[in-house]
Amino acid sequence: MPELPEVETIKRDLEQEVLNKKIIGIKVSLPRLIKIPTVNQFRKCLKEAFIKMIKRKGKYILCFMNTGDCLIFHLGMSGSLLYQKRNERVVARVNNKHNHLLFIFEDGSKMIYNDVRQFGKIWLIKENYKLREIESLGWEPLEENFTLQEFTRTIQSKKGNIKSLLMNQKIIAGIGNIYANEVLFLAGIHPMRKGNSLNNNELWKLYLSIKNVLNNAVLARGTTIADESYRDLQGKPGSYIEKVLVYGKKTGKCPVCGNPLSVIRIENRSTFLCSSCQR
DNA sequence: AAAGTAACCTGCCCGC
DNA sequence: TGCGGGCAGGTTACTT
Repeated sequence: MPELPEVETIKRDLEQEVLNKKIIGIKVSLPRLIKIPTVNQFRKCLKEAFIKMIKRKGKYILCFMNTGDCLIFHLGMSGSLLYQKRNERVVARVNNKHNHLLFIFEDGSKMIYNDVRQFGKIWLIKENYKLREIESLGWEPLEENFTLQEFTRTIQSKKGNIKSLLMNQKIIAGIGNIYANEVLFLAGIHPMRKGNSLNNNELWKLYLSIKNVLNNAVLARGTTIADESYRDLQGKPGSYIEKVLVYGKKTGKCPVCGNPLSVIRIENRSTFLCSSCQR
């Protein structure tokens, strides 16, 4: 799915387009996506409301409404939020058949939730309600309170393999399969290393790699790995794919030493690495 | 208690 | 050309 950089890009774009626009119409065509409350309640509570502030937590987008409610999106594996002005069509290769939720604003513009695989989730809760999925999230890797000291302490106390730890949203929020692969390659660390086996120097390299990869991916507006994958709010692809060093390169060569890359499976996810550079 | 597996979905790609 | 298997950015629930 959209990992942290993709979700952050969508969040920033939304802030430019939908803040303070009154919702005058709501169409729900896949009720199953809405986890809380019922579809009828959802529509009733959002009608005539507007978004006054947007935040991102991990891979979640939180829209704080003027009504005191909070509208939350998780884009799952293939979800997109798309925006179109009145009489404007979403360009891009996005199949309308997977449009599941539509908001129409007062000025005639629209926000569409599109999701091929339907793994996304949407909630509408009171803004002070503690949603378990949000409450259990770990460190925000781009925030200042995520320090090398905290990172070191957290990882050195864990026995699991480092790739699973990086992807565990309860430990660090926002890293998925693409960026976990990239971060570990950049840090020169083998994905199967145990958390508690990493020394201070390795954790320092890993910490810098997390910040580096995520910040650069945000600057590139995310990673689009195929025509039908991630799109921003305007339906455009992200360009970090040009910077990707190992993810998806089944037959590729290591950009550092030139040896063939390996693919292994960790927690049933493809894991790309250079077995001579990553130890 | 940690680690593996199935489940939720649709679509693409590859081999036969 | 068609069919089956495997795989895809994620997360949770249920097994071992």
